[in-house]
Amino acid sequence: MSAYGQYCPMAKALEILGDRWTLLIVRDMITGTTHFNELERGLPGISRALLAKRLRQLQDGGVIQKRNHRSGRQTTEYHLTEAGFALRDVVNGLLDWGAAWAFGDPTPQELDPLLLLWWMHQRVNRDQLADDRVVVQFDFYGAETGSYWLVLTPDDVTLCLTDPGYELNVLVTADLATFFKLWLGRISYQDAIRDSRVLVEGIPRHVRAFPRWFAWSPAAGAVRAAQEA
Amino acid sequence: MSAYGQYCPMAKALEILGDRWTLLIVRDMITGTTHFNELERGLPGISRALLAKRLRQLQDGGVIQKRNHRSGRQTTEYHLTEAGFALRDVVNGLLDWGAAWAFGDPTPQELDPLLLLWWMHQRVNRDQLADDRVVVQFDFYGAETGSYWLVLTPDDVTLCLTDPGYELNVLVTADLATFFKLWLGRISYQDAIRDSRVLVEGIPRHVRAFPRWFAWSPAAGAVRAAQEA
DNA sequence: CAGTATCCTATCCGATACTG
DNA sequence: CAGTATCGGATAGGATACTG
Repeated sequence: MSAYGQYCPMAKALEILGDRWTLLIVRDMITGTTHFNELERGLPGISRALLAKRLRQLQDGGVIQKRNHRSGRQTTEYHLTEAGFALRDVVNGLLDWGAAWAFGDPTPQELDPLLLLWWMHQRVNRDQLADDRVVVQFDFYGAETGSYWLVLTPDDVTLCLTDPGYELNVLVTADLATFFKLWLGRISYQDAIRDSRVLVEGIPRHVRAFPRWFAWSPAAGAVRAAQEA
Repeated sequence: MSAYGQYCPMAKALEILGDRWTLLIVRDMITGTTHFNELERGLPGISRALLAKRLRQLQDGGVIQKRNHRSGRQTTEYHLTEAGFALRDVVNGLLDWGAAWAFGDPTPQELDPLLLLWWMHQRVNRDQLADDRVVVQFDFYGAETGSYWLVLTPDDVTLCLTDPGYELNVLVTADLATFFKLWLGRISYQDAIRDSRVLVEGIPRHVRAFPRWFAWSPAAGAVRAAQEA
């Protein structure tokens, strides 16, 4: 019984969208995610069973469509319908409100480096990559400590939890909370570098190009706008 | 554990707003509801315990404020904060999306005449009431059958489940589903009257004035806009 | 009017394993 | 890759009754 029993457009909308995780799934799909395992990676804490259930509910609600390719090895893609794309306003509304009224510095529980790197690897400006291949190592410290690697080529971006072995081009050393705030637009790249809270090392050409390799968080604009107001 | 653990403005917004009933409470407060029992009446199916909990969560989230008047007999009012008023965009976004993509004819479960009358009594244009007192009787038929009364004065609107005894001024006879659709803007008053699906009787002056006594549903505009598109 | 208190059930989550 | 199956523990939610 997830229905409200009210003949009201908002109640009907919430019957489709109001369950836990559902609007975060839509958020990820609006930014281009199409695969089950990608969605799962972007939603740490959701169980695979529950994600499958939510995707079924979104299909039933007419928000997404399931498409199967190749009948042999399963390859399923989920795509937004026209109704799903129309949720952009709702998603942006929540993003803007959250940025203005519910967003502070990250809590320790929110400092998940793997989620941050997962987001980053999805937001690489491939057209900004001049070289054949760039290897970036991230050394985080603070509450969580660890090293992660991104291997960037114009065709492909790979996230590694162990040293991929290639020659390193850029080394980023940063407090994890600070880098999260940078990613979300709460502090500027210039400030982070100037205060030495984020250190980017490598040959000057790569160091200069580094900030342009990423599109940064889709929410960064809303966060900056909220801070200026 | 209602947190998502994501450092993202939308996830943070949904940690405050994403629970069942919460955004419907905000919807009702945006349209002017301030009292606990009024909220409960507008949300059939919610338990008093859960409503109290949600109101506490909305306070903790900075969306509403609780104000106590008179220490003797308890009189509490809930008011939106600035952050709460800022949710108007989110609420309207969901309303518009619901009207466009999730709103059809009412299901039998949604035909609650008491909720309809509760909504109507909240949306009376008191400045349109010329007389001292107008008594309107609603006779519904269809899935649910029953009679209800509204007693309208410029100072006060009362909803009665039994004949209030005063002289009747207007008698409305209608199929409940049809009157719901009229209330929500899915059909026009002219069409409903012309097709005799809604019958309004009384002295001509009252009958002519009747449709102006109500502001109709706050969602009617969105529903009409969605139907034209 | 404005809530608590209590009990019970449905759902969710986390882990683990398995399938085509 | 894309799920389903199962199981146990933890909450969330609903029904009902009671209070200052």
